[in-house]
Amino acid sequence: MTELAKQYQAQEAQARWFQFWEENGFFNADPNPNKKPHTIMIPLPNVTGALHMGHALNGTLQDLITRLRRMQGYEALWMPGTDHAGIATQAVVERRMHEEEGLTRHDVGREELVRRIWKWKDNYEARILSQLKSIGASCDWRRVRFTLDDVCSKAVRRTFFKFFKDGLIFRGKRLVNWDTFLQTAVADDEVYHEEVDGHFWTFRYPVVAESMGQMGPTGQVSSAPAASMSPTSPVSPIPLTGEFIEFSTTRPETMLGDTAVCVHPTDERYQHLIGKHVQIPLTGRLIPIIADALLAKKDLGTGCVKVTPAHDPNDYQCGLRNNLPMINILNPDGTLNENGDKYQGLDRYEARKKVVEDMGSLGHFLKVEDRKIELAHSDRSKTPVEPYLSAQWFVKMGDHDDGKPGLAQTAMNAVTEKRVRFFPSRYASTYMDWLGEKRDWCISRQLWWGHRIPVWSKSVDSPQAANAELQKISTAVACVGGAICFCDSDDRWMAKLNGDQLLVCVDQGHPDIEQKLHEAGFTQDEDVLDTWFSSALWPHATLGWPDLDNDPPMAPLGAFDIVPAPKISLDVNAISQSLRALTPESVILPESVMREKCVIPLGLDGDKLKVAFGDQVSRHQLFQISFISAREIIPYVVDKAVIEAVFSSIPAGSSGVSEELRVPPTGNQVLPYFYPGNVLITSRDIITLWVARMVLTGLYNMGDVPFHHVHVHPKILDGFGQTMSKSKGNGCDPLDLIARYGCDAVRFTISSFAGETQDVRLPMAYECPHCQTLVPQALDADGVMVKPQTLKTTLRGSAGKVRMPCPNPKCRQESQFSTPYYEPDAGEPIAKMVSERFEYGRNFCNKFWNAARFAIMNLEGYTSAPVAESDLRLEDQWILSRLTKTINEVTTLLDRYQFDQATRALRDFTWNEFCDWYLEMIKPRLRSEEHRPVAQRVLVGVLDMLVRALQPFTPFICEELWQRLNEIAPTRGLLVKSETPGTLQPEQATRSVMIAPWPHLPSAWQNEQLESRFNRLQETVVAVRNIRAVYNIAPAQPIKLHLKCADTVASELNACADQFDNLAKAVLAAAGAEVERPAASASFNVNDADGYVPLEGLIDVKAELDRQTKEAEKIRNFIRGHESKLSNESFVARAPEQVVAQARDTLASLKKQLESVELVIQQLSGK
RNA sequence: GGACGAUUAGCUCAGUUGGUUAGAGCGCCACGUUGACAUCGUGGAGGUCACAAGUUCGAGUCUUGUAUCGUCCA
Repeated sequence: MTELAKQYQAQEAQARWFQFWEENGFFNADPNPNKKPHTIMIPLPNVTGALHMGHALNGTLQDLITRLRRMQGYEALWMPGTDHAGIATQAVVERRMHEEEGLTRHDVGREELVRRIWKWKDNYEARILSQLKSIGASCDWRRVRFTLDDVCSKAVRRTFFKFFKDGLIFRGKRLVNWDTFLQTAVADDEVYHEEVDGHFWTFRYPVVAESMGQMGPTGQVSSAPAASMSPTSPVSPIPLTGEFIEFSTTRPETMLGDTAVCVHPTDERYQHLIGKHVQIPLTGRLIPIIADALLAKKDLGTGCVKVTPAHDPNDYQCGLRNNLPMINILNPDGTLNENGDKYQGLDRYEARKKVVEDMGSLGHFLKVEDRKIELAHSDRSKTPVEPYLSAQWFVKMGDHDDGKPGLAQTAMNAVTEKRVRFFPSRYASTYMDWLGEKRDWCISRQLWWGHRIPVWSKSVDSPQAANAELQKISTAVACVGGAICFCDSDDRWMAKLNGDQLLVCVDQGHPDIEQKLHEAGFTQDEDVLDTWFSSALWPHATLGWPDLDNDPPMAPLGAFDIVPAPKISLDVNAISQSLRALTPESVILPESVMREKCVIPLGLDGDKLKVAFGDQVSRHQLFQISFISAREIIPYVVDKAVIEAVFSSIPAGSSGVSEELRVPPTGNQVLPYFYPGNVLITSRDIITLWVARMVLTGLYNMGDVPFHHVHVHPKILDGFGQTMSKSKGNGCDPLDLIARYGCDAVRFTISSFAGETQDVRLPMAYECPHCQTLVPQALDADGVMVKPQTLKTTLRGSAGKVRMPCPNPKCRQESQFSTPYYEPDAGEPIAKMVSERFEYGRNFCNKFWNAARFAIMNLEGYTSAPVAESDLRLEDQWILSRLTKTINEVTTLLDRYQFDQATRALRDFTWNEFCDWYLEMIKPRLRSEEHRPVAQRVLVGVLDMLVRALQPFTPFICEELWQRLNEIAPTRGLLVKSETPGTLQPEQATRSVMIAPWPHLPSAWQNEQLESRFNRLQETVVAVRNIRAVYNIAPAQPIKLHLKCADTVASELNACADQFDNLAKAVLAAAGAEVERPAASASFNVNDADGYVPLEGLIDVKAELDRQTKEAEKIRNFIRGHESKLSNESFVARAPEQVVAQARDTLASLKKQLESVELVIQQLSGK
């Protein structure tokens, strides 16, 4: 056995053990009737870019819970995968294509663009998955899914089809954020607001005479003949009253789309005008004057506003409320369309200039002022977005007409009925508030990357014509209902007549129908579905829904390219028989293995049965060979060629291999076993977008919630409290941190952040690549960007690749640093971002490593044997008591997702109790021939449980230590068995800590009384050390200790007298009630004892007197506090008895302490 | 504008149902390389719990208000 290094070598352990776990299938989860399932679905990272700190936190917590549950005996599945993130990914690829080749998506076409995005996806998916693996993620990597893969696509198609059939899908108009550059709608969260210099114009519209105002607010829009239009000859003749309505706007061109002007209903200035009309001078169009309290504000400007429902969100709402027409004046590229009248074809900004000019020449321009305007910009193109009315697909969220709960309500009920619980609970209100609005879900996106909307349409002029069209596809049945609709006799498609449009929605799996539609002249909708539509289905789609006949396919290890399966079929029953015939003892093969795997016995290998088994369902190149003993299965992954060689070596028939027999399909076992999941662990910003929608679709498709708990963890901010993002330059690649501090250190630190109160600040620094000096981050002049503190110039607008100067006087070199502004030059040393806070975890790992190193070094000659409880010494009982308490606490805390507290409990135990006290206390026993065996057994037993308890937090170091322990002490532990009470039994350790049982310790080990006795010992030792420090007594110089205390206390202290020597180099010279303070001694007081340390020649009487006087004053202060409290009649009368009694006790003990100190002072002054 | 959260030591954070003298890590000061660990040990200093009012025998903790910051939704 090699000796352990003095420091924990994280990188070595990471390289060794992840592969070991994966190859042994410890990450895999399969339906197992003998175990309870535990399912966590990853909040799928999107393939736009690499993972950041937030993902590292999120992943660590999921892995922690998964590893815990696995040890607790659950069949624990952590499902990995990625999200296609429609707009974000398409935008990144488009931007890059434009930058590098000057091409737009219209240049290359839909097919080519999508091909390029897939390439990008493959790249980043691989990167993301490898990042996840680097943090030690124990996902079932065979089950990796992607929202656009075949399995997820089927779920999307089926869900859309179901929605469509149930009348939950409709088409409607909606105001979207339109990116005129990319020519697509962008989501609200893809829009940022920036202040720009703009203008605020004031115009007026003339009020037309009463006789012209016959149209109500809903009246049709009259439009003047365009030919008669000219700025100098206003549209006439319309009788005007001579009155005007004045209003201001920042976007004058939108007046071309105005459909009303609006005043406040109580505004006296305009009362008489409400219901009348004004004329838009540029077009001659008449629009009503309406009253709307929500839009118009009396005290703002003129109190009157123009209403352009198709181009402003507030106006849009007003338009809906007042049933106003909506006029779209823009083309997708931002130029004006035919509704723009003579301005048609102009860009909106040019049109704005012309409109202002023309209004001026008509005499309706009043004034203009400069103004800063908050303008929405597309995050994708960095250009201003236009509110734009467009046709979109929606899912209906509201309740049904018959009053039955709709999609939103069912998801709300799941929370009110506690079928889904939030941790911390306050986040339930975010969810409830948002769902409570029951706003319809806009699911279409004008993109090319995503699930294309499965609706084909064709114009028809009658229901009869529609029916005729549909008969070409298959036998159509007209159905009765509110809308005219038709369905397929085989339920493969559904059609609805929407005006003159015949819309046909096709279920998944019918390309033939799609082909027929195509041939019949139907066209498929161009748009794709919102990414959240597919991610909403994640919890059941990944488990294979809607395919209830087959388990979802799995990918082979380390590869995602699926290739056709080798044609090998086996007769399971025959194999089962041959197995029984071959094995000398009863082989226990899990049912699931027999059912799902093809098992081929290969013969006996020593006492082990050698078999091969391969996966029949999935299409693998890889097979597994396993060695099966009576108790466990040890699988090894082998190549296809090997397995084929094995097959060919087996005589046909003799081992149950037959060429053409098939394993009959057994149905999808995975879905019912792992659904619903247990907990979703995520960040709060997607509670609405994602969590709510998963619940909603889970209930709709599966009839059950997708998970029972939702844990919302904090966000990681930079040192200035800002969200980390690439554009601010404050983000950090977790891999850099892992490379520097080690994976376990990062995980441990990150877990210690994850509390439930607030977000976490992570101050970052740049590390000089030449001398490793850390340069803290500072905010740049704009207060948003971050940069190295030593960099004096501003980042924004700086030319070239700015360099960070190193402040170290011995270095003074400059280096490029991590910044969003440039890609570093090849071969250039880069100042990477680091955070010293991760030293917390690194130091812990090192401490733990060294504690184990000490233990292992002292295990020489270890033999396993039961330990009698009567052989346990004080420190043994104490450490077992503390261990029991700690592990129980950690278990409870993790059940509540209080990761920070759990981490702290384990750290405190390991460092402050196991290392600082227990290891120190057993050192003498380990040096003694007589006492060593028991000390070793207890030590290794405690360490064994500690390694297990830490495994979910720091898996690599734990596996490394577990393996070392397995070499030197494969049989170990302190198991209490009912048949042998009073002894602690060792047992054979598992071959990986990952699959070791989570420690469960007898509550009888917890001993409060013993702990408080131990506590007195600790306090005494600390007090003696204190005296040593105060008097600067060399550690090697022995001192004497006299303790004045009750005789019972004295006998307890005498029993562990050797520990005073061991821990404080103090000889317990006397202990008891009769002990007097020796002359020239320093003194101290612990709860029920006074201690004296004789210091002939060493004591400085004045210093000691000062010290004691100070101590006395401190005690007097406390006494005063308690006395005043107790003399308060109210307190005595009203406070609970217990509290009063406690105060009295404390006071009494304080008085006793003071007495002792005063005596010492008296003696010191008397000398 | 609405909702939620935060403000505790120089920094980053804990602090259960109100109840002894408010804690931890890092940093700081002093001492120390003793056969697990200097990524360490021993000891120490450091806080008017953002501010104001209230409830209470008693408030870091509960209520209200103010200030500042953050996030989400409009």
